[in-house]
Amino acid sequence: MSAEQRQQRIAAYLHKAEFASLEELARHVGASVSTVRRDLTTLAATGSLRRTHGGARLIPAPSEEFAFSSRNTHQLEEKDAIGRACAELIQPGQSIILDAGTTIYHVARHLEERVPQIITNSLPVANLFGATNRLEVIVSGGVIYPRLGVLVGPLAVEAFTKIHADVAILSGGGLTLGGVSNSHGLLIDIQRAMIKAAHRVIFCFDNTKFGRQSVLPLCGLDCIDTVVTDAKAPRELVAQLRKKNIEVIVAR
Amino acid sequence: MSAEQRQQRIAAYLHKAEFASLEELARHVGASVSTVRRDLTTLAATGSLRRTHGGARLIPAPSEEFAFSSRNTHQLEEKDAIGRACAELIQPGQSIILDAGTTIYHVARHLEERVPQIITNSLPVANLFGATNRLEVIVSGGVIYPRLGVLVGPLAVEAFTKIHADVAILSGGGLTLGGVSNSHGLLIDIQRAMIKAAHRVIFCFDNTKFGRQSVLPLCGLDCIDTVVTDAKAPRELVAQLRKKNIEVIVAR
DNA sequence: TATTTTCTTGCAAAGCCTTCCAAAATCTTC
DNA sequence: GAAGATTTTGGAAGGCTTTGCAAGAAAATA
Repeated sequence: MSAEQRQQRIAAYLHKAEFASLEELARHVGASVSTVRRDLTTLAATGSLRRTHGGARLIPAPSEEFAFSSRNTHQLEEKDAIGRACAELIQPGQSIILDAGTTIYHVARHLEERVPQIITNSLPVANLFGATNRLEVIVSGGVIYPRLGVLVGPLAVEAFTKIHADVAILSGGGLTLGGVSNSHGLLIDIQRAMIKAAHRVIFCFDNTKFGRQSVLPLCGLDCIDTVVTDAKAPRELVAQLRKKNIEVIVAR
Repeated sequence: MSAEQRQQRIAAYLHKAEFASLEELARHVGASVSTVRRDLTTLAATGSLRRTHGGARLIPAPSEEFAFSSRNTHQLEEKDAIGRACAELIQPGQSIILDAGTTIYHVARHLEERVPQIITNSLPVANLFGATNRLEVIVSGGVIYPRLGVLVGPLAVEAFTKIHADVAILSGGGLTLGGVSNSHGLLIDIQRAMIKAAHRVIFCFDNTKFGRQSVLPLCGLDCIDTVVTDAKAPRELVAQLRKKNIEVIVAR
């Protein structure tokens, strides 16, 4: 049997079985485990299935959710740790502005029972809290920025210029000693309004954002009160931030 | 069995059981309690369930968060028929204001490929379109009214007073010859703003709303251009509406 | 506070993955 | 058709991940 033929049979088998172990597949196509392993690597590279430990899995049907929501995101452990650490900074009873983005989504998940009121332009965050009535969620208006479920545009900016909150929790595309940068002008307008609206500004960055510079500048370091990051953040940059009087929390 | 497979089975089990203890899960997937514990931690980090002491609890899936979404609703056949009929009234290219509520959600589902732009205060509707970028969705701001996922309050009213659209599609709690009524003042404020903002006003009522009167009056019959209903609507009332120069579409 | 249950942490065993190598199969070239 | 080069295959060694267990810490219960 040719290689292609074998890979096709593997794909077909998985299509019925959802999961399959290496041995299972090896038996099914009559080849060694090593060969199946190689086949799976190629198949995974072309995107027709996903490798797992000990086997392979069918690609999950394209869900209609937003690009992240929860699973399916890089640096998951780190972001979850950042989320927890950031939530612990919040005093009970404070009102919070929450930015959009995957990192902040993880903050939101740890925030539920601490605060009475949050203000956000992120649909995933709104959905997270919308069904419960434990806390009040104010959603800024705006146009949905498709894949991410962020509300952008003048309506969104306006909403934040009218509001005041104790804390704003944001993230960005990159952090250097020159300040914070982000990828899209639409987002930046809103984030600037958020910063102005809040008494205390907390930025969350996973380690991959350190030292990186994104397309457009958002604000200087002087706008930031606190940075929350994970244990893999470069020590030197952390030290330099502290020297500039920024509180840096390293989540672990 | 691979780790992912096991985690999926845990998630599936919880989907039926709401709660489950560690031992229960361990027995069900044939792994040790330690392993299940670790699995639960990962699953909780992705947000698919919530850890509790001694077990885990289900988190409602995003599509089912709000009280209705699509299934789990009375008069499903009728509402779907109304939704399709109402969507057919829309000319390609028109901009649409969509009210919240289960009936209108069904309209939205049939609207996707007809219009370039919709404006809504319903989170379920926003979620429905938010992940695609086929059409522009403008979300009014506001406070989330918990169970239904409607955005209410001054921010929402204001958003609709600034906007203009070709068509507004609304529903209400009751329809009599005296006009339309609804259950909540917060909703009524917004609906009035929607009516003012649109050139043409379409109301969708399933048959149970005919002849009923809800708590608060919303508007008179003179505000309505078109009513869409289902085949079980009382003929007499339909006839009387037509006599008053209202276009009545009966979906079947 | 005392007691039980559950959680965390560390560790050793088992299983899986990567890497490398030699044999087999296939393709080139003459 | 034959010799050599190339690719594919199956297997083995070593490293990494996962798993189950046990002991101490923390939390819930009474």
